[in-house]
Amino acid sequence: MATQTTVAQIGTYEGQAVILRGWLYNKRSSGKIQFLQVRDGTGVIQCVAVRNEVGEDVFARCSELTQEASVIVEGVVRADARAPIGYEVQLTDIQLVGESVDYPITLKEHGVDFLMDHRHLWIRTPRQRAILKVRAEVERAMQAFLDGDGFTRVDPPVLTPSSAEGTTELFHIKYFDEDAYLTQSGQMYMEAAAMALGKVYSMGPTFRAERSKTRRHLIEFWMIEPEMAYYTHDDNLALQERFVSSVVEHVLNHCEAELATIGRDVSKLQHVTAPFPRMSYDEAIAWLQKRGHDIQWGDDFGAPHETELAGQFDRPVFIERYPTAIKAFYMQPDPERPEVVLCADLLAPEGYGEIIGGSQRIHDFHLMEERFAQHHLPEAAYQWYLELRKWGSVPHSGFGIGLERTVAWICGLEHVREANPFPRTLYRLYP
RNA sequence: UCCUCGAUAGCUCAGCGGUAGAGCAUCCGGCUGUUAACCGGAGGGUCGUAGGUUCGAAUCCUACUCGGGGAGCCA
Repeated sequence: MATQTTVAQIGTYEGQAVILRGWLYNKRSSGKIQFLQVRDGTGVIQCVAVRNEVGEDVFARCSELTQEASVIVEGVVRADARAPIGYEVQLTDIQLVGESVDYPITLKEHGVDFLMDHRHLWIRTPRQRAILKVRAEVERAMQAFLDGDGFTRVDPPVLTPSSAEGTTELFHIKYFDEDAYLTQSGQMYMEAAAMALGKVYSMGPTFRAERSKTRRHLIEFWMIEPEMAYYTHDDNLALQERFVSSVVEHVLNHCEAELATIGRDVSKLQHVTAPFPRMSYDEAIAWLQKRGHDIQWGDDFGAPHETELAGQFDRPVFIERYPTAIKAFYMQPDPERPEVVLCADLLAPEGYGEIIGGSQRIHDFHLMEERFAQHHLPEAAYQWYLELRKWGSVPHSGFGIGLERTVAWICGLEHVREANPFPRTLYRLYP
């Protein structure tokens, strides 16, 4: 009796009769033999139907199949050196489950606009499937690292009363008779959670109503935000480099086939081991000036600056201690130099830009109160955040890592939209 | 918001003042080892929308619509 299995497991059934349930990816045929490429979500395998072996009826059913028709295939597993995965199925029977007439996405080239309009079908293609698998492994690796390091996952709210930073544009919605906004960061809630549980992290979607349309921006994207009580700035950076390098190592060890499908040059990832190089903001400015850039101490970096800074190294680089004036209100000033804050951005190599932003947070009540006043923050809405500094406040640090940017970098993607199953970009909410 | 590029067959594109084209997809036929298979044939179009220039506009001009890439901002 034939055993039901998957393409990924096929090697353990050599010589045996199996049943595969999937979809027709492609078909090549001649008068008396047909090659059916069947995918089942775990992989693609070629099923061979020979006319004078399967009989006229089964052969005719194969002939009628079209691209992406769903099928249940029965056949015998054979090792074959010509097959990309080393095995083929000698087809004995096939059933059509659901027909597929005029499937829009062909095996030829398509434009971005067309593919994005058909994202619900585009994700069936091997490359997109591979990217989604890598994304899932990145998420798994992040959770495994943090869970194994004594962190507790805490889920912050998506609906919030106001902005944490005031600068970025928020999605405004009605909350019955009140105004509410979609979260742009769970950080403040994670600071509260860190005082309750020590080391915590969140993993979820975040929203920015910025009219950004570049290969590095999505309107809705996922962030992982760890927050650690009693962690200093240096503790924070040491954690980040262990974290990022363990994620890369996990993907290299578990996604070899997927990275090959995507065409990623994995040698570029093999250097990504701790420690990561560090540059102070001061050094970075001086370095850029020496290279002919018209940039002054106090300016923020633009995308080309970041690319050039990161281009010096074969692994991510920390740029730390930015001017207080250009950074978020909650960042802890350097005690030796209050004009800079204890923060760092982690820039990925190969032009992928900032994947992490993090800092030590202000823990002193009076300093935080001062910052609220300086930044004209709505104290009423964030009374609770201020109160964290009133009862048992401790030095603490945290960071946020962008999931899609991380996946785009690890996979070597042209655009972060491919790293999200149903990306939300400027001017695109469908499908 | 600004800069820049684009819109022609189901898809990817060519045509850039003078009868609307190719490859792929689809349909029909051929082929027992194909790898984005190949070979032969067929069907398939208000050239994004609205104006304008011209004897004549897919082609030149203007506006609009919808997208792509980038800047700023950020992860």
